[in-house]
Amino acid sequence: MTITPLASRFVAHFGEMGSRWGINRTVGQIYALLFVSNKPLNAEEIAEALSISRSNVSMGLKELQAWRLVKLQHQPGDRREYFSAPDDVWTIFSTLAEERRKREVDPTLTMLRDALMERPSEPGDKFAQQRMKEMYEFIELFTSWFSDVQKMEPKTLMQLMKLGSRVKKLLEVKDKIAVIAGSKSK
Amino acid sequence: MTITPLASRFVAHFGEMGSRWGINRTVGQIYALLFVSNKPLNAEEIAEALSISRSNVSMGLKELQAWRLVKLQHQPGDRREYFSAPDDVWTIFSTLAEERRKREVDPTLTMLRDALMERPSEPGDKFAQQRMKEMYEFIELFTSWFSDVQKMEPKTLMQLMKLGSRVKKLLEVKDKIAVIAGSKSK
DNA sequence: ACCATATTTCAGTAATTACTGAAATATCAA
DNA sequence: TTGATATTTCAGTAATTACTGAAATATGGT
Repeated sequence: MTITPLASRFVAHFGEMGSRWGINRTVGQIYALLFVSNKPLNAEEIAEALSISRSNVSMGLKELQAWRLVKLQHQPGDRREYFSAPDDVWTIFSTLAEERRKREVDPTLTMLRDALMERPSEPGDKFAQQRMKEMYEFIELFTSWFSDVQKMEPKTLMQLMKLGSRVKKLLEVKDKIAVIAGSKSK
Repeated sequence: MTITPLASRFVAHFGEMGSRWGINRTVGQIYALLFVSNKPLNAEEIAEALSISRSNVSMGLKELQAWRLVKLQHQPGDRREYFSAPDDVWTIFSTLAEERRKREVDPTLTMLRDALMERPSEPGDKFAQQRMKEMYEFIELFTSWFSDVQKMEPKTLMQLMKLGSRVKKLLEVKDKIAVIAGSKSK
């Protein structure tokens, strides 16, 4: 298994980027390789393409599986495991976001909730709790919005993203309609 | 400068989180400390509160300044530099996103653009380029949407986030109006 | 059950990143 | 300009994280 210069640049770039995001370099490289590969690859092929040890690939793939970022499949008459990245970029992004939420955002919310439950005994704590509350509410709003977005069909989502800040107009129209209809919505 | 048990837990948590995001632990801690502090702090106070060396604080603050995440100010009659975190959580998030875009997303887009310009010489390259194109378009759409969102007033933004996936209804209404008005918008 | 081969684990080592203390530099006030 | 104090730099070291090769384990076909 060899790698073209074009793919090589892509792979190297994502190796670098990975390390900036707390993902180890080889994991980033493995994923990038799978992403641009036109067919599923087995561990041996990955190791050769990236010039890393077989065991390193094993660990990297384990990590990617834990993140639900790779699909594992089998080829008929071959007992080796073949891996590929999902076809859809939005799926990839969405999975990544969901996993990070589980691993980082949820524990943060728990920590904040616990901290907010406590009676502010020492002087500065009242202020600190106020700040934590702001952060808590922001994260809450943001994550529940994102989970809503995740449920939307990609088509609706595209529409919304393309609308960009012109969505403001639409919200104004909505409010007018609400007023006319005598709705309590504000 | 001492730190209450409540603040201490918050600080420790963001130290941990930082390292998962490619931000070094002490930088995360410094920022967390400034975030919950009711007054600006100088480097010495930070070093004492976190039990780290003065030079480490200096490097951490430099890093945070490079990210535009801290405000530097002076107290009358005191030549030491005092630091604080912005008041508004949305501002913090927004700044962080913007910096990451500059440092990571923009270089990625450049790399992808360059790769897409090249003639696919080797076999797999055509497929690889197709994949890179998908990624390019996704990132483009997403970042330009985000920069639109950044321009919106927080109030409009809140409204939109609270609307969540019910925005779909609104988009449908919009399309109907467009049809009635004979607009070419789709 | 056995063998061939695929995969994982893990202890040791390599590489990277973080941190410190000391020295150098900068800054402000007298 | 000098001195007191604040800040930065940086070489050396500590701590952490990544990687390898060898051994252990798992798997599927005969």
